[in-house]
Amino acid sequence: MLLVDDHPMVVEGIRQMLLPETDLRVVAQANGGEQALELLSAHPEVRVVLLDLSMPGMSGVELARAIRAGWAEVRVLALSMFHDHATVAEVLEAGGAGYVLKTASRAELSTAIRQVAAGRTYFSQDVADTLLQNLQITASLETPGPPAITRREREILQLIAREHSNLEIAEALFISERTVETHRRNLLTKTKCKSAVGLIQYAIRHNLLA
Amino acid sequence: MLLVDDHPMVVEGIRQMLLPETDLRVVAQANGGEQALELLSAHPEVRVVLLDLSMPGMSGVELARAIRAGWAEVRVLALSMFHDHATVAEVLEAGGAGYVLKTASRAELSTAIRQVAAGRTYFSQDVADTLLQNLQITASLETPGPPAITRREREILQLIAREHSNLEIAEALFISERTVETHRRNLLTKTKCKSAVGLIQYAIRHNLLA
DNA sequence: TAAAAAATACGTGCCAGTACGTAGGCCCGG
DNA sequence: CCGGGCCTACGTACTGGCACGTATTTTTTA
Repeated sequence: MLLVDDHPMVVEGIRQMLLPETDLRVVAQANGGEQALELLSAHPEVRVVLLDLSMPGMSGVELARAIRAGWAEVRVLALSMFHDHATVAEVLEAGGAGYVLKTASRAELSTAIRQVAAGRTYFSQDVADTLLQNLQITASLETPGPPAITRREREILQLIAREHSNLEIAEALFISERTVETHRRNLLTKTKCKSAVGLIQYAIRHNLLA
Repeated sequence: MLLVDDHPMVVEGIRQMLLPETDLRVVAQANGGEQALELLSAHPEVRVVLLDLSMPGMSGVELARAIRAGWAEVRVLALSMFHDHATVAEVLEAGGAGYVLKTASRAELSTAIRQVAAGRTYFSQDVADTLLQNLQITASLETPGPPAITRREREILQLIAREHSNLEIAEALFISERTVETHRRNLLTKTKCKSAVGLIQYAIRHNLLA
């Protein structure tokens, strides 16, 4: 397997934790996305990539996508400190086969790797809970309708976050101020927020700000 | 020294990285603040505590304060993924003797520990940069005045973030709506924001929301 | 204890944001 | 071809936030 993390301490820790597991061999380790791809080319025998999500430069999710695109048979196991909806969903979309929190013990980590290597999936308990919540949300929304933020709405949201007034936003996007107001109202309705204050937090929680 | 981190992988990694450094002995390791304090009582020979800032339950900063209060001779070396102004400043106020990023190499880590153990301080390059920026800000503000957010202002900010109106905030804090407006105005001035929208982002960037 | 900072409070006035209603043009999929 | 989602757009009305000025009391700090 290939180990990708920009923290030497974590890399060393995982290496050490896996030493007793003689069937799991750490073939190589990388400190960034680009290096990981190079190593993947040089080591065709790699079957599992254990990668940290938060890395400078190419993010873990981007790397996951790149791996999926170029090495379809390689299984990606995500490693992260967080388990928020947006991130977990991104990893799944990127084709991740599993998601382990950094609080995982040696036992959990090795189990996860074996599961993933065997073609199955693995998710830490908290991550699984997040997934279930997502499913419930998705399910409960089958009846009324999924409040998905559209492209245009996201644009407006980003400009709101930069403290622009409706008029400024209108001029920036070459549309009428009335239109901006409408988008704004729709955003408030969809997010169930009372004002722009809540909107900003929604945007941040869902990673909608570039 | 005592090692405090809720991530087994990191603990194991640091242990392993320090093994070759025969003069640095890891006496014990804890997964949370409470456990760390117990271990500190049981191991009076501990001179340095290397602690992660992000832990469930008692935060790293709280633990640092507790250590400073009860074991004045023990030196605290903070370990963190981030180096934002607010966090670094908090650690310093809490009496931290150093601040190392998790991206640190084995060499940097051992240097940091030796420095701190010897009564000196150590800060990773990026952290030092942050500190310098802070100093420059502080220095440049000696003329006009340092815009520090007060306790009361922080309370109001948190309620604003929860989408409460001025009137609601006033009722919640048993003060006049006018007073809330004044605090709000002062916050806008201090943060150089145009509206509550910017305020929220300021609050999030500076970790002012519980 | 005196000076400085923080918290409290009021008034006046403007405008941006919000609520609510309505509607036409566009494009996609059934 | 038509329904539905999206983007576009207008009008009316209300109100909460914000600007600007001023001032007293309490707490902290020097």
